[in-house]
Amino acid sequence: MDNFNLKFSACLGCHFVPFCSSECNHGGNGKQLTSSVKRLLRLKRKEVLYLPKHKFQNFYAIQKGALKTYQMEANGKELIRAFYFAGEILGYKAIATGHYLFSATALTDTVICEIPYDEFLKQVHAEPELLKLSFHLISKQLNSGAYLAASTAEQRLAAFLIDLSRRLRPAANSDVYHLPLSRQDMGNYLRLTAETISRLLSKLQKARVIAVTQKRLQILEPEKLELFAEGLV
Amino acid sequence: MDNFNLKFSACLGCHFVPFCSSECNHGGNGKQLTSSVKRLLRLKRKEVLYLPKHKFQNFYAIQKGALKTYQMEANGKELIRAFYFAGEILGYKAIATGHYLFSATALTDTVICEIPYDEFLKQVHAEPELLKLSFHLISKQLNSGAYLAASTAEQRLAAFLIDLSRRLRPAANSDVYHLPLSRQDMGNYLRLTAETISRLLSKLQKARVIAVTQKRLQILEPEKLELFAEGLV
DNA sequence: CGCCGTATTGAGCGCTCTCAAGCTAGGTGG
DNA sequence: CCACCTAGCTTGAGAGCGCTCAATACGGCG
Repeated sequence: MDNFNLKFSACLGCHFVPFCSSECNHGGNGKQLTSSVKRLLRLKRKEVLYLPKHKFQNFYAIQKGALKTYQMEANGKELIRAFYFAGEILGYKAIATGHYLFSATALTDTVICEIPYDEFLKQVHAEPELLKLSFHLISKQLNSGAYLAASTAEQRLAAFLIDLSRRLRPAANSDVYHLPLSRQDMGNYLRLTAETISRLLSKLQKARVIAVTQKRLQILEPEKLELFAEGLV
Repeated sequence: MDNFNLKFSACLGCHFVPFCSSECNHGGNGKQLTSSVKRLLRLKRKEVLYLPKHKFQNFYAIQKGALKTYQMEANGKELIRAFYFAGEILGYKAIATGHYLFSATALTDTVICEIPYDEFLKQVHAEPELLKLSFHLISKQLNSGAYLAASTAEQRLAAFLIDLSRRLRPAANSDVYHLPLSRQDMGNYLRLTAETISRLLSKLQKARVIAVTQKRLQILEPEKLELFAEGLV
């Protein structure tokens, strides 16, 4: 946030850009925050953004990095409810309940714009164009993670990898993705064990559909991966 | 809809009531529809409300009856995405995509209020109080069906029965619910087979937690059912 | 270089599915 | 009124996918 270029590139692709005032979109010295973004937060890996039952007051737009929201099940296992990557927005679920439902922690070092819900409402009210857009954004979240209902582990994992490839930016000039999450995290999201994830990744690799080592992912044959996701293999 | 009393009782508990004009809330002869409800639809069991790819233009508020939304998987199996009962609203998911995603068909004879999205937007724009409320309603849908992520069949079914008991009205002066859906429907929603549903219902009945015969359901011990839902039994 | 968290791979078990055989309830026609 | 019919429900036996438990390999970081 120290110069315009940095700020501008950070905002590129952010769903929340239309709600930010013009200096974010079109220029300015970038030293002051926009009208709806009141604060900038920096989280280190594993740091907590909010905890369940915390009072809902803000949306959070991710400028850089990644977070997970999760809850603990009665058996002590972690159930991951969602991942959030650069450009995406947390907090919609908390509107209805008035408090956050899950824990949110950073998967990597992360930079976050804090947007007070009150400010958001004011903006939407002032700019009728933003009304349709905001319904659009919340509606989009209703359709996320639809593939979690797929019946086999292989289908869910394949669909998850496709989802990741659409939401993460590949490393510069390549089709290589850096995974900001562990096998255990994938399993806790897809309701599988880390062992099953590992086995299936190996299987997809042997089938030459992906190439994967630790945190490095390359999708060699997107169409075939799609077939795996639909259970047609 | 032929007299005021009928109309009023039909609207009782409907999430959409604040968006209807005063004659629905407070009286009037009831012969004319409210400002946002443009049309009333009557569907017989198994009739279709909309199909996937149909252009999104309306929300639908259920006055009486029940619907399911579902899609066909590549293997030919029906995957039910949601059930909708009296007072609930369909269509939020289609805002983002511009068309409906799934098929919607009636589980029983059903009466539905059709609400053009344009009218809805006009109302929200005219009445700032409705802005917060509408975010609230959509947000609530984000939290529905959270229990589908539960790991065992027993947990998912127990949680589903609790969900049903909160969304269906029991028969007059009783704690008996009439289930508007088949075992197969439950299975297609919970990602289980009808056989597994049947076995688990029998098991819960033997444990004296519920009493169930065909379409008649009685929850004898809600607290115990909650324990099953959390996997603590 | 050694340490420790993470990932991989293997063997055996259990939950849920598949396939199959009765059973029940509600509707139809004689 | 009852025999029949059919769709939905129940119950059983066996199979397979993903889990548990366990051993080993890898890799980042001090």
